[in-house]
Amino acid sequence: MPELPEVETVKTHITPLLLHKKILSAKNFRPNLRIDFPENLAQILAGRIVKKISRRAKYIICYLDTQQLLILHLGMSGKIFIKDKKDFTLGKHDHFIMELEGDKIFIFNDVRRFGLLTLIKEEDLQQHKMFKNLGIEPLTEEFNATYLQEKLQGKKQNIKTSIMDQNIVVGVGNIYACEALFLAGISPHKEACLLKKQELKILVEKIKQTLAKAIEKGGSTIKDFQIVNGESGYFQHEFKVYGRENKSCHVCTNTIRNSKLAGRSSFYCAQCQK
DNA sequence: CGCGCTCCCTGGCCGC
DNA sequence: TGCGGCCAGGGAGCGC
Repeated sequence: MPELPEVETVKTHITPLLLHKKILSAKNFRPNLRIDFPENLAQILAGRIVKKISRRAKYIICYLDTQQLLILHLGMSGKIFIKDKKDFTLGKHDHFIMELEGDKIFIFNDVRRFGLLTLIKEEDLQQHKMFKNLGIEPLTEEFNATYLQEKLQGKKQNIKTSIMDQNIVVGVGNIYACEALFLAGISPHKEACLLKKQELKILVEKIKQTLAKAIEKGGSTIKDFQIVNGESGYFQHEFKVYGRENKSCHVCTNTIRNSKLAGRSSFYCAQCQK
């Protein structure tokens, strides 16, 4: 489900329910998601207060009052639900829950279990293997054509796979990579190192624009905490190319194509994207 | 070393 | 209605 905008939306919506609140109890219903849960996870969390919540790449980071961090990653299909305690019954694929001050239940649900939930020490954040090699955030000044050009120097890889590389720029997943490349008029197949600075400038702009718009939309569409998963906002987007194989391009009426790049579906218009 | 491929897992959908 | 095959928004790890 989530690329950066969805994760950001989830973060925004869970923040008021978690921030400065005490975790009364926690419980996990399987020993692991993508990685093993820490031993005594439930005991460690019980009684903790959430001091701060932030996002880095597609990770949500909850700062606890013990200098520990609860790290969440939604993978492909992860969802967070916040329900009133009185309405709660354990659902299928609910892997982890926390009972919160204020009679709320926080639920981590993940069908495909590519998600991740773990605890690390606050002081280890920068050096942790999950974080230490991450590229820069796309919605910052540092993400610009100069930076991207430097990173793509000598890269024979196609441009689409490159902008999805979390070690270069974080948060751009398959959908927004397709969409941003379409808006920039750049073929997903193009060798990354061949792009000129002016093209990269446009690409950077379109990535930022695509993500920012999606965040705005996600933020405005989710009103109900029953659906704290970003999904309701997600498919409301009118994608220009994503999922539109064999349909006609909105700009030139050519047929949208889909080919695999690094194993991922890549939708594009061969007429509009060179 | 850079890059592409495969795999992790479940469920939905499509065609037969 | 049932079943097999294919697909899915992420990311790690392996081998060439």
